Amino acid sequence: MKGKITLKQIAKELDVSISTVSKALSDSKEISEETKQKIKAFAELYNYRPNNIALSLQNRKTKTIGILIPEIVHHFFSTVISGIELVANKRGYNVIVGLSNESFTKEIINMEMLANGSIDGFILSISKETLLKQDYHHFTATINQGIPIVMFDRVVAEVACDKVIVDDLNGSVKAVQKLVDTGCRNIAIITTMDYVSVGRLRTQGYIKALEDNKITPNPNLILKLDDSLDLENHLELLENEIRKFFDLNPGIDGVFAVNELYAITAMKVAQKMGFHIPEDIQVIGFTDGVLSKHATPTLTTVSQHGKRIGEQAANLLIDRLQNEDDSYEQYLVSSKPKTDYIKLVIETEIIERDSTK
Amino acid sequence: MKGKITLKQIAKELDVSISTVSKALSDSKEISEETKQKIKAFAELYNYRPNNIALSLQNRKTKTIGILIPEIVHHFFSTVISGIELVANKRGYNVIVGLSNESFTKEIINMEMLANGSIDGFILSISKETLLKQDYHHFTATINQGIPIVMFDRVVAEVACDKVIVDDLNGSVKAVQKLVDTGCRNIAIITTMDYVSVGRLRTQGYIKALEDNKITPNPNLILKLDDSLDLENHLELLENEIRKFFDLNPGIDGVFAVNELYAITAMKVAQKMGFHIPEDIQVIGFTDGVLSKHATPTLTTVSQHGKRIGEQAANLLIDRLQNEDDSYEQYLVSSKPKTDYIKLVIETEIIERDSTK
DNA sequence: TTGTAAGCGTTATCAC
DNA sequence: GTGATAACGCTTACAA
Repeated sequence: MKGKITLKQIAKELDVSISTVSKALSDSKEISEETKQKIKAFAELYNYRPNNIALSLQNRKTKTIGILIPEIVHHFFSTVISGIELVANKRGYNVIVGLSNESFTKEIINMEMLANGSIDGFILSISKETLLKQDYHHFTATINQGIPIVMFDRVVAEVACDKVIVDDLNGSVKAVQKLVDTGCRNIAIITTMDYVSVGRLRTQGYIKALEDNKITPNPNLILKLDDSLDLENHLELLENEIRKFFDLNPGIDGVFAVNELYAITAMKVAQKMGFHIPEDIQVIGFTDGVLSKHATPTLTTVSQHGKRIGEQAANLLIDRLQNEDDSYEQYLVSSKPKTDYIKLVIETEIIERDSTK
Repeated sequence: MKGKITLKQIAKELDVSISTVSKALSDSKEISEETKQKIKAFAELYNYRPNNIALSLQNRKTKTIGILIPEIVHHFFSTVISGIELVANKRGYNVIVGLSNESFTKEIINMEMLANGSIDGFILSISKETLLKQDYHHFTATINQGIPIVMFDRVVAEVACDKVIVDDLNGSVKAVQKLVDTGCRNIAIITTMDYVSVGRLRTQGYIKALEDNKITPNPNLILKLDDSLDLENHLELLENEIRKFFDLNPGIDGVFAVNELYAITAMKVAQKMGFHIPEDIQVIGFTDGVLSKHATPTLTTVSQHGKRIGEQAANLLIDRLQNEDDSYEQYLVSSKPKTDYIKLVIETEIIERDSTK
């Protein structure tokens, strides 16, 4: 019982033609009940399963989705994958995962590797290096090749494709508004450099919320941190930066951090400095991950609903993939440009915990 | 510029045969320099890339590895994936990910879905439900089908395949020994039910370490927790269980927890009860994830080196896959059984932080 | 030096 | 009701 059995072998064993076997197994009414029974029984016995690769070649579709993300050891991204996998599986697709490690080159290599027939479409989030270089030719190239892309979270206007994004701006507004509502007047933001679009948007949301409340944004209260500080071995550097920031701005009574790490580090630093949370300083983070739930005090956050993002992205992609199928007929009739790309905005939600009043 | 160009199209455009094109592109010396130049230039221009699916069908190998894990939103598993991806990519393989969600049925479905030609081999960690049922026929079936499997972490003796495991027993011994060395005499363990092999092994390690030190294990100090408590919405239940445990055993001066969650929850509960860590109670966890690094105090843990596990598993699998290749020749000569399976034990390492003295 | 043909495992079309 | 045949895109003997 070694190796999978093929139609050919069944045909030979049963002394019928390959096409008879194929038809019998797909329960075609062309075949007599008798032979169908015989063939099915035999196939069952030998546990016949059609070879996916042969089917893919035949149909010129693989029923698999390529996921391309910056990293996988990351709560948000793995959550998105779980969402993608969920609907992909439900709709008969597999997922193949590539990691860019935030590298432009690795992103391209992975993309090309998968674009050569291995997958029907991509769901991806752009690497930081690519964002920095602003070179998106590989995306447009694969789209032009006829492979649809759905981008999520880290997206870019320059590429025409479906997108699923977090409502970063509004989420930030809500977060800062909550701080204002609970009495904060000197609200600081701890954010990233502007080239990461989510960092930029969250900063904008922060400013907007302040202005909505007639509070003049104070540039001193905006701390833009370099990415390199995110690395786990640079935890102390990060703490130092934040401590300096607090020292320079003694009046801070609320902190909005654009990610979990910044938020819990801010809490930790504040606590070490003798502040009580949320009595003296309230803290809200963006991104709801494990750290938030287990921090002391537990951290109020803006949840991005990563799983939902993944689900929506997968649905968007598969919808488009399946539209392509029947579009061939339409194509003969009306070859409309069909460049109506969808941009889904997933609403954020504030998860209230103990770091705010 | 829509759709990928094929050998056939190039052949037609250049008015040569398909095989000439194929040979030219693989730089065969059968073809004249002149035609090679022409064909290569044309292929370059149209960015020709061979179709992976066609190659897979031809070679009867896909150059992709199927990863099958219980969940992906999990630090350990995603770390392992990153390790697998790293060496897989380096060695020319892609990875396709399936999630069992700890379900026996989903594990089987995923397995069968991928086993029909989509992948060359599996790297997997067994779902809890499968472990509970002790039904491993799907594993042996795929192995008999000629698809090699490498199991990691949650492995089982009943299946004959390569395995990569954490040295759970020794890791636990080391952890408990450290507690003993730093003065603990009433060391408790917070563990899982025995059917999860890693839980069982870690408990054994705990007992062994105590006995090595002539300390009689006290059954009261062993807290076996049900899995359902791991769920995030049951955090309070978990805290309550642990609090009851502490209340019942006031003398505890050291805690060894078989995972991060149990460890930090134990710390939290102890702190709420007024204990100081590590002065009054020392805590060590198994599994080095994000929570440990950011807990207060930071948690001393037994690191499992997930990435290394992934790397080793991938190397093991790819080695076997590539041995199969040339084994056909050997097969004609000596058809030796070749049932020498490798079991790699990855040593753990204690990461000392502030929850121990 | 180039081309033909078979084959990888399927399905679909068309004969018989 | 059953079977040849072509096709999916490619490689590789084997012919020419």
